Amino acid sequence: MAFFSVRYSEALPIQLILRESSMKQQIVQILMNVVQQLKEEGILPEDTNPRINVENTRDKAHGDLATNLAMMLTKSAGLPPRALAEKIVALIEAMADQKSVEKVEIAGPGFINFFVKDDAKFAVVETVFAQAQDFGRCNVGQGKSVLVEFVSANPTGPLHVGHGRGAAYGASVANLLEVAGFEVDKEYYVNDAGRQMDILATSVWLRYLALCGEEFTFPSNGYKGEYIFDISAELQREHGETLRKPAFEVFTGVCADEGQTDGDKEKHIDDLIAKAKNLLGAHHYETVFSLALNSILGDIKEDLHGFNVTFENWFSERSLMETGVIDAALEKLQAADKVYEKNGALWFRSTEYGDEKDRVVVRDNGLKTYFASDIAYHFNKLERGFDILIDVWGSDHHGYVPRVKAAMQALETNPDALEVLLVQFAILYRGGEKLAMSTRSGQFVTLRELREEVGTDAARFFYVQRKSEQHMDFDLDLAKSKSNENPVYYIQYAHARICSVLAQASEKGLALDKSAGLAALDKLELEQEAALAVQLAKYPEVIARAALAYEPHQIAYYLKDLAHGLHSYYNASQFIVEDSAVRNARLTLVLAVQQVLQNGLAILGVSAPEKM
RNA sequence: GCGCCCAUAGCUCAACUGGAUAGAGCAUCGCCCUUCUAAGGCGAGGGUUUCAGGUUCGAAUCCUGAUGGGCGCGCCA
Repeated sequence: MAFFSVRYSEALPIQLILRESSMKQQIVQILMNVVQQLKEEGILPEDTNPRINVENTRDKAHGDLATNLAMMLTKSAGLPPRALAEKIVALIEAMADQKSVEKVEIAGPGFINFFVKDDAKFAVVETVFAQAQDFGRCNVGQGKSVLVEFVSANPTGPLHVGHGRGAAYGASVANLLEVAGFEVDKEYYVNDAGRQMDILATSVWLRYLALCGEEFTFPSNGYKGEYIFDISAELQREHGETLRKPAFEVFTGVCADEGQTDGDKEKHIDDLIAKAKNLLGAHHYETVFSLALNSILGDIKEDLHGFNVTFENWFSERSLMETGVIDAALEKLQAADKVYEKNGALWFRSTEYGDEKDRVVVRDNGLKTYFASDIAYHFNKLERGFDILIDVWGSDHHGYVPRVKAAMQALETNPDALEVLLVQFAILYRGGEKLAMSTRSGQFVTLRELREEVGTDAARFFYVQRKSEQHMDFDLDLAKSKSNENPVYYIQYAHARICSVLAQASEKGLALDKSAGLAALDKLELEQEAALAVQLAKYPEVIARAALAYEPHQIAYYLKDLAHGLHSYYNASQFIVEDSAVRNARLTLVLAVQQVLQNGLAILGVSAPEKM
């Protein structure tokens, strides 16, 4: 389907964006020269232009890096893979400058394996220090501006755990893109217009009336959560009884509620909204409305702040209406003949762009639909000059993607500028039991409860350790367990351990001398040390790959691996030893690990504690 | 009914986007604390990658079909 088009990222081969100093980049360079020579020798046709693929080996027996080049070119060269591989290796060995390669081997079906010299492996330690918190940054983003819109929950109640995953994911993706060289803005779209908000305002007002002493039955379709009472109480504190109206007056002429004769809960609440507006008058209604909105929005902001999630912009849907952006967008569609009237409503011809059916933008009662706002909103985003738009949505909205892209096309903007990232809902478990969640009844676990129960660090980490489109089981008991079962602490513990070791070295008067350590890196001979260095060198590549795929979970896995490397090293050898060269070298290596742990955890919004 | 997403060890999930013997954690079993934090380490067992075909040097990954699960198909937001 055209809508799920090629990702922006796929155009960029990963090797080309890595730092030139990386070992992998050096090998790529060598292989590019080899291909050139093979062409000159007539072994390869002039027009072959292979994507050079150098990967990290999984098995130490296969060296450090490997390429499948010989197998890929076997057809165009007309040679069996291993025969071609031998030619390639011969060319490599004839080359002058590869001091960092220990040896090259052909293995298996035709892989060419590179063994890297130790000093080349440990060179990364110096790079880590030189770049410090910037280690891992790359320029795959090329300074392109991105607007990441996420959470955007309706301000009709507190955030629940379903929003939590979107918040954690969106924030991590934004951090990731920033590190990968994009100019990133984070935005929350506030649905502060529309019927749901009127229901909220009316619910607050009715609870307020009850507080004032009025007696009536609360509408079945009103918002019933506890927080409504709090807002009503605030309303009463600030305005006393000035907004009070007698209940009989409010309810006369209102359609019966569900459960009563001729009852209709939708009609009932709509009539009550009309009554509220009528009896209060525009000014007082606005007072109730904005108090409700600001109260909930304030709560959401505070909640997200505690979750380590911040936004540059809180974009108001109402502002779209007030500034005429929606009308302008609709007029533009009209001028292009992309809308038509039918049954008293205005329809957008989204089928022209592959959508299943045309969509209503203005209802027969004259009200614009949510979709109309969304068309205008996305148009506005592009008008603000962003190169790339990222929307993080709950996967239940996936059917909505084609129509938004259709609208972008109709407005003559590039639909591929929009990347919709879908997030599956998390299913919560406690004590092995699935927690039933129902927004309607107000029976849901809020994000705030989750934060209080498991803590921000664990919650942030748990949410992003899975691919976003994967269904996820969120085990509350596991997340809050401060034990070896919890992967968050495993990583944080590695960081704290390093801090502790460095502190103890200082206490013993053996504080790390970094330059001495860097000079003595050749003293590092343990396999755990080489493994750690290789792991450190992988970090920039992990960032680039994760950013281009919008997959922060790759960072989570990387950090688990790095932490494992550290713990393994810790158990295998003593860092604070007599020999000062060895000691400084080891502490230096470990300090570099500390830096990378910090950098990675920062992307995930998880703290790096010095003590645990 | 149509569309989208998903299916990998007993459980929860990875797999560098088509590469070598599919890897981690938990759970199970066996070791390692008078040594810088055992919230740790080392090792063992555990797999026809849901099933059936296809594409090629090579498939968990791509294509087709089947099965099972989630979601969507409003002049709601």
